[in-house]
Amino acid sequence: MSLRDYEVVMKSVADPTRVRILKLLEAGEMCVCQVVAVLELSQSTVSKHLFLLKMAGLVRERQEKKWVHYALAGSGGSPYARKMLASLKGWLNDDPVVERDQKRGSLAREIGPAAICERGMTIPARRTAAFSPAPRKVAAGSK
Amino acid sequence: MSLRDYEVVMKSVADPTRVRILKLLEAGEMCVCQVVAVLELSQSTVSKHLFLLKMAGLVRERQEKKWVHYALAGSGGSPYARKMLASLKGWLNDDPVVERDQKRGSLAREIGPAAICERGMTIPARRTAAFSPAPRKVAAGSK
DNA sequence: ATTACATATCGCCAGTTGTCAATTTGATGG
DNA sequence: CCATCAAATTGACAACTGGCGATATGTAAT
Repeated sequence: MSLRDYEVVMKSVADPTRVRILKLLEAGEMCVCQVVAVLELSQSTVSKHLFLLKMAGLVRERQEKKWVHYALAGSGGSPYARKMLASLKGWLNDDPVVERDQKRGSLAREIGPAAICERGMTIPARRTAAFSPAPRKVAAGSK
Repeated sequence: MSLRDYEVVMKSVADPTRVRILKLLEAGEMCVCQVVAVLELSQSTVSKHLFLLKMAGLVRERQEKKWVHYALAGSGGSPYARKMLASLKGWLNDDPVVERDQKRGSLAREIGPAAICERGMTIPARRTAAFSPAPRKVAAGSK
């Protein structure tokens, strides 16, 4: 538990984008495409952030079918990671950006990974009757 | 207490040099020249770090005579600052760099600001009989 | 096998950060 | 008022960081 370990964890949680991800994951695990859809950042950017969070011991990954799901690290990681995750749970809950993310996050959970990927990693702007089933690919036929 | 406030505090405590300063100050306040002597970094570098720590609400300053003394912020600052200072007290106490700094720190306290500034913001390498009184400027008279 | 597709990795660019040397600022004491 | 000296500020520069588009990787279904 040297200064170096400490630094890795603290640098990880000091970045706003990564905090947004961690706050998103507080409500439960999420696949990469869902995170991309919620944050509206490029897939490569999100992937890199998730990698750093994993290195810092702040999240763990789990593969299921085509999707990789990320979740907050439980009891495994370093003391620094554990402590920061615990602190974060009580922090930033009234921040506008975090609130928006969390709303979009629960929407993303309802929709599920499959539908989100079909939509090109996006989320419908408004919660529709039963969220439009995607921009569609062959057009349900104006026939 | 937005994401921005959080970021300022966390970025401050994420830098190794600034943590070293905070760990130094755990033993009590210190003047700038003492911190420079202990860390062996340029005066401008230390000054900038102290400025950032002050902005983040992690330290407070106090002027006394020619010297400016810095100390850990008490109950004043943001919740983030308070929490991190508290956490830090229990962290990194067995890190080699931090241990070295703290040893040199207590030596710097014994010597005091005046003597350290006379020595060009340095600390004697070894604890001598009564630490050599500085390279001297006019020699206390060999007369 | 081949294809499709979700995720990871790579290469690049712009913006930020940490460091130092040099200079300015501002308080102390003659 | 002037000289001294601790600390703050400025300017320059290299290193690091976060973002993106393009491409590689690897898994699942055909």
